[in-house]
Amino acid sequence: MPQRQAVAKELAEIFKAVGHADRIRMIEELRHGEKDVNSIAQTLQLPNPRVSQHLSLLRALRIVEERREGRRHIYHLIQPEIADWIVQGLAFVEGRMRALNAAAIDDARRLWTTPSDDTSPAETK
Amino acid sequence: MPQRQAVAKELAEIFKAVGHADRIRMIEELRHGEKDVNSIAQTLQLPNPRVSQHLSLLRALRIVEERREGRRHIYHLIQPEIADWIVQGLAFVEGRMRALNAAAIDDARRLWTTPSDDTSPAETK
DNA sequence: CTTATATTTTCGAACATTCGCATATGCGAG
DNA sequence: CTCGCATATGCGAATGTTCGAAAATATAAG
Repeated sequence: MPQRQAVAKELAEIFKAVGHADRIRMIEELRHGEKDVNSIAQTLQLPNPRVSQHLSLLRALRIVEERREGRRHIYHLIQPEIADWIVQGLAFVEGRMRALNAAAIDDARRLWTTPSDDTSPAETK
Repeated sequence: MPQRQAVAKELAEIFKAVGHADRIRMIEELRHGEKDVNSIAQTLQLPNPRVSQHLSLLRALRIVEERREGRRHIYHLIQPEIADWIVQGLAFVEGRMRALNAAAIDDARRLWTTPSDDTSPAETK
């Protein structure tokens, strides 16, 4: 029954998609609502085209969706639970990071799990 | 506060580690208990050295641990919950696969979540 | 010591991803 | 139509990953 293998392959695609620090941060950014490309690029301090490229990957994998409003392309998570799922992954990071910097994890967990945190007052226009 | 970025990077490492179909299948194999390299290689139909290589990656990331018994290297998941976590990832695969083969997912979920399923009566003792 | 078995390590080639930069597209304003 | 802004796309270079085959290590047995 090689179907399991097919599922494992698809699943691996998802994991790979989330296997990039910037993409994780982008998902984290979108956790509290939709944002346009420029806003994400600015908050994350990344060149604009790269953000766009990452987003198109996430879009291809049906992790985010695009909505256009004028000339802005506004993205949002299709399934916000994916962010919760990522937070759960923190459990496995814990052990490794503890050696280096224990507080970082707790900070991250707090930032990612509290509902009313907002790092984006950066409405650029 | 670049700590979040550091955590995202570590987290990405974990995701990348699990972002490979064979490694997912290996974790799945180890879900029901420890196994030696040869047994995994046989069940998964993979060349022996590759299994070893994947295992060393997973070991480096503290996902599996090794125990030696005679000439066998027996591996087991350090945190079995990681397997549960992977199963949760299936939720995000669902939509994509549905088009191709809906049953595959259900099968996979069943195989991965039932506690006493065993697809490998081929105990190579 | 020699042989057989189990696993790991090494190495180069094939392949995939990420990056930065330049250019293209889409859209609204004038 | 032309300009300027927001985003996307294309492309080559740098970098990272996976692969198969060969060689190295370790352990047990004779």
